[in-house]
Amino acid sequence: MDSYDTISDLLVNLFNEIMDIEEKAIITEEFQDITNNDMHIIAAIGIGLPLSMTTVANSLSVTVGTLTIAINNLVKKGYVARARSQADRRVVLISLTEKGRSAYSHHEDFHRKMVEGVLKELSDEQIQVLVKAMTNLKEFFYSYK
Amino acid sequence: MDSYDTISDLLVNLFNEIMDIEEKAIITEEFQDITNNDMHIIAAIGIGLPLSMTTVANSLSVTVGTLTIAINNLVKKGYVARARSQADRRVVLISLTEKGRSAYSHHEDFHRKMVEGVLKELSDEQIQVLVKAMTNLKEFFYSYK
DNA sequence: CAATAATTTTTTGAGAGTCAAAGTATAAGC
DNA sequence: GCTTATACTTTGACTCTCAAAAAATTATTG
Repeated sequence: MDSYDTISDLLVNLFNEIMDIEEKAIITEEFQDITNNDMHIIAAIGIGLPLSMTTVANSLSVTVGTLTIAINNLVKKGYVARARSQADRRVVLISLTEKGRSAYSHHEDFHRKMVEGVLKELSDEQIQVLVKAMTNLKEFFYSYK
Repeated sequence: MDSYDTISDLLVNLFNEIMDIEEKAIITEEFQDITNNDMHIIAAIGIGLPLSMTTVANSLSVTVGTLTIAINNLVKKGYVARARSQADRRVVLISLTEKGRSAYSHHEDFHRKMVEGVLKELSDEQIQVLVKAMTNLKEFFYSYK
């Protein structure tokens, strides 16, 4: 099998399986009541200042109506807090509760370990090659956008 | 921004967007009536001998019931043909129609161009580095499985 | 060889995720 | 103050998914 086929296999299989594997890795005993989708919403809300529904919906590329339904569940489960903006009472500001922040950290840990897993045993020079290849991939995808 | 952050950004953003971008790239004017999911089923059926429902469902890691529903649509839309096996009349053999084969080629083209996009401007030595990094990533994910 | 068990697929019922469009509440502009 | 715009929620419909029940066929076995 030549390099072309190896890369092709790795790309296609990784992409097809990545979501499932990530879900299994992230949705542990401690966070059994949330889905992979919920975790991505938690990651998008983040641990900074509260964000509006529109802001988070845009960053996730879903409609605000879709986000409303997901946030209903996350509020019910105690991961997210809803609050009306004082400055503009049309705006709903969402933020993570303590439980939400804990899930956020769990997700971040996974990402950090993932990057460490990729970079292990690679020299600085080799890492630059990897950045180049991934940038190529990103550009390829964006050229189709 | 150091290499760690660059890799982290590329990995996380690519994974989050890859499915959407692939969908936009593959579901063109010519193949407007199918979803990304449909295309993965078409890829799994392939252009070889007809395959049973169970075989295809296993290769996609979905239940046979789920596949039945998807195949109903693909047959209705003219991409897939259903036929009872002569040898064992319980078995349903599915294969691609001409239209299905055309969609399959379109999908294959995309994958080929994707790999070319990644490998362009990389030397053989650099490609080996990429293989190493992607193998690390694969192993990282599988260690969580 | 007839009754029972196993296999393959389809159907059904339910839940999550999604969008578009309609509805509600508040803010901004004239 | 009316009208228009904005932010969000609700509703209805669709896809994807699974588990479990049902249907058809094949295999086993007593």
